Amino acid sequence: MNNYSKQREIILEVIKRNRIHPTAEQIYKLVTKQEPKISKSTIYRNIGILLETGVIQKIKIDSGADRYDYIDTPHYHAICRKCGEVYDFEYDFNKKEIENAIIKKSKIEFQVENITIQGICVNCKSNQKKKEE
Amino acid sequence: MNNYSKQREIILEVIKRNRIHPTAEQIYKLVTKQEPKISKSTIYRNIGILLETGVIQKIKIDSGADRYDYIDTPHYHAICRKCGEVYDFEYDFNKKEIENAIIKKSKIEFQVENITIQGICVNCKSNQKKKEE
DNA sequence: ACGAAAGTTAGGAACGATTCTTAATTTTAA
DNA sequence: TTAAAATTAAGAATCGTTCCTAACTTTCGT
Repeated sequence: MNNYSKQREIILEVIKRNRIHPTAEQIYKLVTKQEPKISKSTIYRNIGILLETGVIQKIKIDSGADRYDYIDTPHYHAICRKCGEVYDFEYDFNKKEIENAIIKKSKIEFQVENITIQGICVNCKSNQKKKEE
Repeated sequence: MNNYSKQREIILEVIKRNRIHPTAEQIYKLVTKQEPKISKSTIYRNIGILLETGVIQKIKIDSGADRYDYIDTPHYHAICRKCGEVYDFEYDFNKKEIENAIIKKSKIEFQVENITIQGICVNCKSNQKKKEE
């Protein structure tokens, strides 16, 4: 399993070099510049392999296509529920404490791997206010 | 805008009374028991209105349909990336500190509204180990 | 270096979840 | 009571993603 493939290498390079939390569609368009005949199923299949091997991660947006991000230095994501923009940040969450809180409430042992913030960015918040006026 | 509708009332009641983080499909089936002729588009449209008015919230799962939850006493969700199960928990996150961390890294003012944990529950973790053996 | 086995590809069909369209019905407010 | 606004059921359409297939590549044992 997991033979070498030029396509997978290019896909990973594109994800590494475009830290814009791209969708599969955006990755497809970027990869196409180097590999014009690549098919979308190849994009999706390789994204799947990169996810499984823990090289990249998936980011779920309230509406619209999933985003992907290369996993390098540890960081978290804050996602605007209005515009879907993904903002990086670093923070020292106490995962052990959170795991204990989950046990306490839900009586299940749960291993915290990632934490995502949902909210609204200042751009969308000021637009919202204008609309209400 | 937002006239009274019996259908919307039933949909909200179903979400309030079935705290299983149901999908739209599950809500549809539950509502059907009381209102057999309701259509799926009515489910989706009213879910949208209940989301906009902040009465319920959407929970995004790694794979599979979105889940919904009534917003009552403040709590957070831990989602298993394998089975998609949603576990409730209570914790005192320091939202102000997180907001400052976002400003520091991404130079944008961001209002934290919700926090979601991704990880793996003990059931799926032990299955995973078995598979590797 | 050769051939078989395993893995990967492009292309497009199929799928599941959600949104959109429409004509009829219900609710609201004057 | 009636006109305007909101909502509905039903199903078509769309979007993002997964699946299928036959051809091509890579790997590995010899």
